[in-house]
Amino acid sequence: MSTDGRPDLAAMMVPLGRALMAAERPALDAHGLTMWGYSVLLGLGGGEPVRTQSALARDIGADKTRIIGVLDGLQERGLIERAPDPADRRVHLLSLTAEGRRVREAVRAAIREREERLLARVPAADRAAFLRTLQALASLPREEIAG
Amino acid sequence: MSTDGRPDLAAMMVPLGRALMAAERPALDAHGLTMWGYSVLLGLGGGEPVRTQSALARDIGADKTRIIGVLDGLQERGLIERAPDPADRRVHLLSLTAEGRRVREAVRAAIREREERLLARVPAADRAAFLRTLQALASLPREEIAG
DNA sequence: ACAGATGATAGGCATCTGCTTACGATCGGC
DNA sequence: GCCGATCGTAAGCAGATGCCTATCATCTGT
Repeated sequence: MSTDGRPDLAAMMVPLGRALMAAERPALDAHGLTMWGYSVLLGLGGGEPVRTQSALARDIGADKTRIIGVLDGLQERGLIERAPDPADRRVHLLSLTAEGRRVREAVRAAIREREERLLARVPAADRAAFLRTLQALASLPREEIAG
Repeated sequence: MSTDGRPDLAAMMVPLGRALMAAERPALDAHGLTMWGYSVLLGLGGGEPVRTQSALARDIGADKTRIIGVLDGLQERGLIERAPDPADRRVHLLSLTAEGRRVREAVRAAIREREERLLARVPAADRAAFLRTLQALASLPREEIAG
């Protein structure tokens, strides 16, 4: 009865996302990172040099109380720094160390290379539109997706 | 240093998939279905009228031992049927009942309608390429994604 | 100065998920 | 007719996740 036989978006997106995550794992393992650890490195890599832990957690979609252990691990390994904020002694300002930036870029490059190999299977004509659209949808606030 | 500033595919795909799943929940709840239940109805809706439980589990990416409870629930509600296979008395042949087909289509329509509203935000020029590519990637065997 | 809000942290809980084992019934190849 | 493999089922385990509470330190508005 449907005019259009495609599967539900989520039915395609979720398993594909799982598969992509699984494909990333070797690259993460090679650097001793968990998915959340990598997520934190990505979250700290953006423009602003420092963030508070709550803001970071909100950004990467993690629970405020659950990234603490992740941050502990990353700090122990010297990938991030927790500095006291002179302006507000409650918060810890987070930033990547040079080593953190290095690891982040190494993992990122490995993942990106694998992705490019996958995207090579997609007709060049569709690729840009696909990435553009995916990026647009992914950056929509969730309320707009929930409708 | 990257020539291209887009986020990792998985970093876009996974949260987007989660958001889409969350958006589907009201439609599922309205019919008393879980995600797995709906998954089963979708898996049974395809061309072949009957399937074995293991084959179904494999298809929808579920654990063989974990969909049993789901199937029990769906059967109790009269949405699916488990019929003995005369040719192989070990297996249960699964099929949708008329009611199952009805519920499946109702949920599907609700979900599809929400999705179309979301896709309406995407430039028409990109939409077809996006869906085509997503479908192509989603139907790749996982080994090809793992590389 | 005081009350209420916010940040980091610890701890626990209920749930889900993937995985493994075990068991009885049955099929298939030899 | 026997042995190994397959199917459905039950049960359990380890890990991850979201959520909630409590605590202490600190900030902010009044």
